[in-house]
Amino acid sequence: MNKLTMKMLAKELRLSVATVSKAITDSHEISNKTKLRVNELVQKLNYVPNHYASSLGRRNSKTIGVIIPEVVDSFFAQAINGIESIAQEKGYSVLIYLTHESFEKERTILKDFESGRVDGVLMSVSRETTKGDHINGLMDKGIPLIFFDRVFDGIETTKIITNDFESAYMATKHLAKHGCKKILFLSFSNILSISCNRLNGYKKALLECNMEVTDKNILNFNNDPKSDYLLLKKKLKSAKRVDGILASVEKLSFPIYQACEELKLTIPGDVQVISFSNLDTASFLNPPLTTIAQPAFEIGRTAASILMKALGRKAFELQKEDIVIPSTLVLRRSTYI
Amino acid sequence: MNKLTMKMLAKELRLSVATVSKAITDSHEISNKTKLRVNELVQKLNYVPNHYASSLGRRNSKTIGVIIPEVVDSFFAQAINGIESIAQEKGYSVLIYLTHESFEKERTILKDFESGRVDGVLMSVSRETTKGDHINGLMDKGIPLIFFDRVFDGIETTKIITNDFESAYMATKHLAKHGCKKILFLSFSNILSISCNRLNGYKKALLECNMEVTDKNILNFNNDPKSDYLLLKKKLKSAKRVDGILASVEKLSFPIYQACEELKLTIPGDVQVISFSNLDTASFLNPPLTTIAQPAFEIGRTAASILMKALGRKAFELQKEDIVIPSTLVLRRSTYI
DNA sequence: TTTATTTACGAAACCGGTTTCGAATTGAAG
DNA sequence: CTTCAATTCGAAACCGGTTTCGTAAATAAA
Repeated sequence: MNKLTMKMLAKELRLSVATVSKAITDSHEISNKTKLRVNELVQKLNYVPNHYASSLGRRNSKTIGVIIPEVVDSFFAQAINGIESIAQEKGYSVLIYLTHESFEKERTILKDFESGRVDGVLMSVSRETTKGDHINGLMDKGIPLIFFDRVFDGIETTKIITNDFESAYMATKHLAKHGCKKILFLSFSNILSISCNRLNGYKKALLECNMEVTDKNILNFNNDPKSDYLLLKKKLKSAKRVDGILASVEKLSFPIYQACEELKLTIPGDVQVISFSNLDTASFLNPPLTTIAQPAFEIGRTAASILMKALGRKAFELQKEDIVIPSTLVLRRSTYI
Repeated sequence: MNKLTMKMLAKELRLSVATVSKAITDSHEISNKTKLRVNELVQKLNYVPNHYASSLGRRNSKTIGVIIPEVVDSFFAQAINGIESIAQEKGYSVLIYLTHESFEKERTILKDFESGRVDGVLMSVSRETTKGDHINGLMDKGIPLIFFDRVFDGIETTKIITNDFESAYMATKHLAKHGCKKILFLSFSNILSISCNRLNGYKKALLECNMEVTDKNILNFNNDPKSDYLLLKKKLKSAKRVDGILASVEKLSFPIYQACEELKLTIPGDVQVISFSNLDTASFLNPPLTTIAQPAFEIGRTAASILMKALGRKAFELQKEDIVIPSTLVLRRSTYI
């Protein structure tokens, strides 16, 4: 219980601490014979070098930080898996932080990262983030940061994204082609670039189909969930109600189903629905939900891979580069086919 | 970009490093005047002390480790939120590791924690874990560890669990009461204590209802998903097919819905279904799924709270104590009411 | 005014490793 | 048998803070 240190090992082995350290890290300076001796004792005594001392000495920690808004969300949960799969492969640990969509928390976290506790950062910004000072602050300290999915436009670095614009465009087109005359766009932020892109894809499709683009058909779910829900219900109750909905975020699909049930509206009969979503249960919903499925796992993997690559080099230089991994429109029975 | 150290601050301020350190940590030994001077420069230069140096010096890291099998699972995702909420409140960081149900990974992770990089650990064991040496190894080094949900029986420490036995018992009783004559229990491990408890609850209910307890009605999903699925389908196709299913884990409900759809079996007409599950979408499934909802968030919070409390004391001593937070049976239309 | 406490700060040891660099030993080349 | 290079190891500085302890100055008590 009284900690075992390298010094104690050294004494026991009649070696210097330096030699033990090098033996453990498998340095070429040490003979196989001594490496064997050292490792034997390490095994026997179950010695594990102090992580903080190592990190301090090496000036890196083999740890990356991941900042996401939520974890109860299929996209982020799957992305974490992707990130983890690469990190584990490369011997990195993953420090996960949740902002819960709060800019303040986001800033606090980034600040904490300035302490050098992570070698690099993967980040999806909160929906409140309009300024990038905190991000620049971190990058100025030489810590590489890569955005995935929710990027912040003002900052030049690698960004792993999906084709939000095209996806929303395709989805909207699909709705229009199958009879929708009045399509509602459900958003949860008018700040986030992904939201804007999705919105613009939606708008472009409407224009091409000669449908009216109006703010009345764009609902922003970023207030109180209850009042947001009532707003949606109102929209669905009105005489000139919408007959199609595109939800720009997974969790927005729940209130839609809820409201339709309460109002006895049938999907897709009365309203056709498409949602950006990675829900495993999409095909078992009533009715099965047509989704735009994002390559979450792949996005995570890619982001992590590129970060690892950067960390591997002495002088990393993250390209200002957008890597786009396309999403897939999965047709199910919440829309006509 | 060339790092700012406390030494540089000290020189600039014509103070010693010791004084600066104490000023920053708001020690009583330092006058307000100098604290002000120091903090002013800290702000101006945007100085953040090196995390590893601090942790090394203080011999603690204000970080806790969380080990879970998966993150793409509503229970664990929600539990993380619970843990995070407490950790953030107490100024702790959360290091999350996934075992993907692999015992080897679990051991590797625990080993890593022996490096002292976390002050304490919250853990849900993998479904392969039958030995506790790795856990004892960690605890022997004086690092407190608390189990939540999936506990390992052989180890004496605090365990935050839910009433698995009673929940399964109630659920099975409910099925029996509403006409089920032959109830299938879907498991994913015969090792995990939670699985055993749930199974035993199921068995007790059967006995009380004078129904046969037979291995033929207990399906263990821990091989290849495809073959498992085929097994389930066979069970549902046979002449004397089951008319009720209790799934002991959230993700096991997917293949049930899938199989019933393929076999044109109606739920609950042909088969009634209950699943342990925290799915947000449970009520929108076709049909809405009757679930045993676990207090995931609360379990996470409680586990984290107790750990924090232990860490706060100089000589923590985790009671061998089981804290039980009950689950709720939420009746929906996958069963008769 | 003298003595006893506080208060405020710095020197130096320390946390537990890593890394640099020099020296001793060994092996190869001439 | 030298000479030179490669191998192997240790002393000591270092990573960047924290903490102990001693001391000088300031304040309070006697």
